Order: sequence, then structure tokens, then C-alpha cells
Amino acid sequence: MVEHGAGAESSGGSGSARAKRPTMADVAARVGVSRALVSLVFRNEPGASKETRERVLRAAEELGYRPDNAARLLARTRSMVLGVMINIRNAFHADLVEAIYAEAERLGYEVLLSALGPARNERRVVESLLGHRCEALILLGPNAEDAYLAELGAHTPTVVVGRRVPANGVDSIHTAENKGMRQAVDHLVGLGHRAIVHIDGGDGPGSAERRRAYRAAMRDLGLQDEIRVLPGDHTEESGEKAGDTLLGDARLPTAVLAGNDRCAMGLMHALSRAGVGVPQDVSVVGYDDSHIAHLSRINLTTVRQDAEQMAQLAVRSAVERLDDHRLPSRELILDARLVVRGTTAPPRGHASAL
Amino acid sequence: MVEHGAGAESSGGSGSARAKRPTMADVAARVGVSRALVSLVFRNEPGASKETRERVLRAAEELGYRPDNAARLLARTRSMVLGVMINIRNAFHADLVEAIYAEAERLGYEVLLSALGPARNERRVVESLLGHRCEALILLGPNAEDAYLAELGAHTPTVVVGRRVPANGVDSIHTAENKGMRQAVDHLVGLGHRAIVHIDGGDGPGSAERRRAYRAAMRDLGLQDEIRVLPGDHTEESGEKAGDTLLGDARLPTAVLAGNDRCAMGLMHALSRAGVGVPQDVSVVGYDDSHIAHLSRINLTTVRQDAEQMAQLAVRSAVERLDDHRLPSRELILDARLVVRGTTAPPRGHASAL
DNA sequence: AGCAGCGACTAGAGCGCGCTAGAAGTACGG
DNA sequence: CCGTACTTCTAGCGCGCTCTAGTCGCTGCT
Repeated sequence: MVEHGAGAESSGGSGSARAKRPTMADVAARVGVSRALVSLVFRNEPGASKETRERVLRAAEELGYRPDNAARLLARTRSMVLGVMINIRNAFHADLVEAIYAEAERLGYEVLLSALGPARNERRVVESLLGHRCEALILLGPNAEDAYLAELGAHTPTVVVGRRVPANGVDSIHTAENKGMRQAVDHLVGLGHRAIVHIDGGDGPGSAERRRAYRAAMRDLGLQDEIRVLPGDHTEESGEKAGDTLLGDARLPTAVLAGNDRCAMGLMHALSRAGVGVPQDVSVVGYDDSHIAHLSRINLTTVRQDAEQMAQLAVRSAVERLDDHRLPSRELILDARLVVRGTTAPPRGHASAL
Repeated sequence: MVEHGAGAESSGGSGSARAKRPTMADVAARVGVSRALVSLVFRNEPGASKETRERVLRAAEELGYRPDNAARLLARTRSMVLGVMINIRNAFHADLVEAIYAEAERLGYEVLLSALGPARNERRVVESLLGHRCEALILLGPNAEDAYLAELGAHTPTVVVGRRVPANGVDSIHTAENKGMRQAVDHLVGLGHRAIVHIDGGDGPGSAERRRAYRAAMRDLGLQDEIRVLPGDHTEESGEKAGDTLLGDARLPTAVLAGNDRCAMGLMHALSRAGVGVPQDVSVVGYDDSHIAHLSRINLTTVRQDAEQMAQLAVRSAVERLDDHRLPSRELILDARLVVRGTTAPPRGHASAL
């Protein structure tokens, strides 16, 4: 590592001592009006003449004044801030966050992001969000148990994205997992697959439903003897591990339904490491359609969830619940749709049907 | 879309009306002590007996009290909050953020995240961060011009990650782009490549240095006639576009140095769409070694930047600058190292050397 | 002339907390 | 008995802002 000192002393525009942050009072004093008036101007409220408005803004600019959100939050009855919990490793969450920002802005809300991490569990993230006066929480793919979410929902409007939450007081938005899984199984069976394994998403959002849907679909198609669920979760690592498990077996399945896209990525990593071709030897289906899935290096067949719509609904639900605290909790279920790309094909030795 | 009403009225633990958030005064009243004492307890400061400490904590628990960060920030002289600007689409930023959280916690700082987006430019993100009383800023891969960063740095400790910033008062942390690029070019030339194109990162962080290093390396190796730089930026789209440009030409280059990993991904997308094999027909090198690069579906040869170390240095720089405002600005340059994976190979028809 | 109505502005009380100065209680030595 | 030291606790101001309830001067209407 190399270190370059700049040599020169840090020179601010405002002299050597880093000036204390200017406040509303400073602006007011400079213009010769009351603080309240400056407040009006910055909140874009009526009650100030066009001329004073300009003078205030000019003075603020000169002083480098910037409204202090902490104080604003404190003083306001409403904070107009939505807290969003994300898994920063999850590309699908990135899609959601972008849409959340957009919708929140449209409705006049600010967004505070807090990410999960190795040393930051869901409770810590939520604490942090709540500590910053978020009025409502939007949790992307939480793993927490229903009881905890219910408790949260009891005192803070809470919206869960990606999973069903039976708890009262908590809205949930997710796709129709059963439809998505059913389409995936149908697709594979249509291609001629029978040995179709499912890698479970553990306690990840939507996993229980996906597992159930997988089992139901297999049974419906007369493949109950082929049902096989491998433990896993929604990370690349679990996909890789499941892949290794499969590779250790005598016979590989011809197709795998991963718990989500990330899991599918890990799985393909393991398979390709072992020289197993996708889709020549094994077909793989993901779940999410995160924006990396369509990159053709990956080109993953997956179940599409509409991030933009989910995000919009999440924000709107939170806001509606904020406007009327006594709303009954809702469960919004969006359609899921299989997107067929390049990781699925007829099993080896199977004459293409029709 | 289906909507399920829960039917039952939202039932909180605390009755039907969503109780106002309890404050320190509520806790104090319940225990029968002063607010100041409760404050002591929650700040873990000496001055309260073990017994009262417990009573206070118990009462807080019962009331569901949670310290209000907005008020805390306002009252405290120091806020102990670091603001971090990220591009949520960038997997390398995810790596950085995780490490930033860890290091910040170690040093007793909180972290506030704010993401760039289609409708959120860098200035907006910075405003938002500053408005929430962040004491210092860590900007991951900013595009903003130096003058703006200098202005920022003049009144707020600012650390830029991923790019050189000549501005006084701004620390910058980046890798030795010249070394990284040089290694990449050496590697390709060693494999027998001569027609090596570089896709530029536009005004993205580090791009200017990478471009310069590419040119220098090519010249040094006697390949000045093969120098070719395609415009681009640090997104998948730009890689795809550059790929299309190349595909439109009479002759493809045998190797491409992308501006970063995302650009490389887009490029490979375009190539593979056109039936061009990587690395059989074209070798591709990325830059970042974000955690998706090593997934073997991608298996990208790339220049590794040590996210953890960069993040740690960023946080420490910010904190040191916070402790002593008059520190000269520094530029920390980390080593870069080429990681050879599966997207580079000898050009077609080239007998492997030695 | 009298007064309601309006636009432009201000005084001042909070919001929930941190923090300084100091009070009250206990302990000990002289 | 007082002085000193220490622990445990409290009073109350201030952080930068919002917001309610005004004041003030002016117009327009009866």
C-alpha cells in the first residue's frame, strides 16, 4: 500500500477552522426575518412573499445552509420516512429498492436503507431503522418468525415483501408461488424430465410455499416417487452445497428447481466445476428473475417476479396503513410467470416431443 | 393480482389505538427517577447503580421504549454517523458495504446508506445523507467532478473510494490501476494476443487511470498500433453496446479489457448472443473482482481489488479526519492483482507458447 | 366610520434527547 | 464538629426545527 500525503493543509472555502453548520437562525438573522419565515420558505408553504422567499434562498445559498433532517424529524409530528431492510447481496433487492425510491418520492416520502450483514441480523437492522424515526417498515425477504413480525406490526406499519405473513397488522406482498412453481414443473415435465429435484429455501421468504407447490405439482403429474427436496437457503453457497450433494450421488437428477436465482447461480457453479453441462446434462430453474438472470452468460430460466409492481404496492400499502392505522392487514399476491431462457432443455437422450 | 383481506381488526398488544411512541420521560416516570438517569443508563455511562440500571431497563422493555435517534443526533454534539453513497446495482459495492458496516461498528459509528438511482443523482444522495446529520461521507465510486468533491470536502470529511481525487480536503482510496491494467495486458500478450481493445469507463471512478495505463502498457509492449479504446461506462448496458460495436466491425479483436466487471458481463452477453465464444473467440478481462465474478458460470478473469481492506481504510480515514479536521488529505493506493479465471485463453490458432 | 378578511410575518412552546452543574447522601480522617 | 471525597442522582438549558396562535397593516364592504 502506498500513501500520498497532500502536503498542503486542508483548505476549506470558509477558512481554516471547519465552520459549524449554519442553522435556520443564521439564515434568518442574515435576511433580517424570523426563523419561522425561513422555515416556511424551506417547506414551500404559503405565507411568504415571493421577494422574501428569494432573499431567504439567496442567503441560505451564501451561507451554505442545509435544513437539518434530524431536527426536522424531531419537530414534525410525521417523519415521512420509510425504513427499508435489504440484503445488499441480493440483486433482486436492488431492483426493488430502485422502484421503492421512485414510488416513495412520488408520494412524498423519504427512504432510509439498512442492510443485513454477517454481524447485522434482522432485529438489529429493524432497531436501527426504527431508531431513525421511520414511520413504517418495508422488509424485503425477512427470515424472522411470524411472531416477531406480528409484534412489529402491532406498533409500526409493516410491509413484508416476498413472503406470506399470517400475522395481523402486517401487510405482505408476494407472488403466487404455487403458480410459479407449477409452471416451472410443467415446463420441465413437458421437456421430458421426471427426476426433478427442488433445493429448498430454508426459512427464506416464500420457501415454504414453493416447497409445497413443488410437491403438489409433482404429485399432480404422477411423479410423487420422484419428489426430492434438498435443504438449502437463498444464497449462492447453499446452491453450491446442494450441487455437491447431488454430484456425490450415483445418479444426477435431470433437472433442478432452485430456491431462488442466487441459489441457482451457486448450483450452476458447482455443476460446471464438475464438468456437468447446463442444460445439456442438467436443467436448472431459478426464482426471482433478478436483473442478472437475463445476462446471457447466465441466461437463467427462472420465475419472474415483477419488482417494480411489488415495490409500488409495498410503498403504497405502507403509506395507506400510515394514513389509516386501523386498516385490516392485507395480503397482495401477484402473478408469477415462468421465463424460459437457456438453462433448461430436454433431458439427455430424450427425443424432443411432438 | 389477488387481494386477501385479513378480516379481523389489526390487534396490537397495546389496544386498538396505536400508542404514541414512549419517551425517556415515560420510562423515568415509571421507575420514579429523573430523565437524566434514564439517559445515563441507555448511554452506558457511569453514574447509576446496578440496581436502578436494571429497573430502568426493565421498565423500558415493558413500555417498548426505544431511544430516538433523531433526538439523540440533535442533542449530541457528535452524531457518530457515517453516510455512505452506493450504487445498489454494483455487486462490488455490496462487498464494500458489508466491510464498512463491520469496521464502523468496531469504531463505534453508525452507518447510513443512500443509493443512487435513475432519479437520484449524486448530489441528491449527498444532500440526503448530509440532511441526516452524517458527520462524514464515504462515496463509493462517485462520478462527480473534482470541484464538487472539493467543495464537499471543505466542510465535511469526505472519503472517496475507487478513484483518485486531487482535491484538497478529500481522502481517496483506490487501487494501483496502472499495475492492475499492466498485469492484465501482460497476461493477454503472454497468451499471444495483440488486438486488445479497452472499453472505457467514461467518467466512472478510476477510468482515466485505467485508460492511461492501458495505453502505456500497449506502447511498452510495442503494440501502439493496436491501441483502441471504445467509449463506455461502468454498467452492463455499456458493455453490451460496446460488444455490438465490435461485432459490427470487419474483424473482432482477440481480447477485450472491460472498464469493470459489470461492463464485462454486458460485453459477454452481447458476444454470446452473437454466438461468439468466450474465451475461444474472444478473451475478456474485468475489473473489480466483485463476488459474482468468481461464480463459474461467469468465471471472469479480472483485476482484484480488496474490498475489505478498501472499506476499512475508508472508514478509518473518515474517522481520523473527524478526530482531527486539519489533517492533510491523503491518497491511499492499494495493490491490484490480476486474477486469472476462465474468460481468457490464447487466441484462436495461436500455438501455446513455450 | 367601523370592521371583517386577508396576506405577510413573528413569538414561543414544544419534539426527545444529551449534557453540565450541582444537590443529596454516605464515608472517612482530623 | 467540619472538611473532603466519592457515588448517585436531578434540574434545566439547548440542539435545530415545526407549528399553533397570534400581531400588524392594508383592502373592501356595509
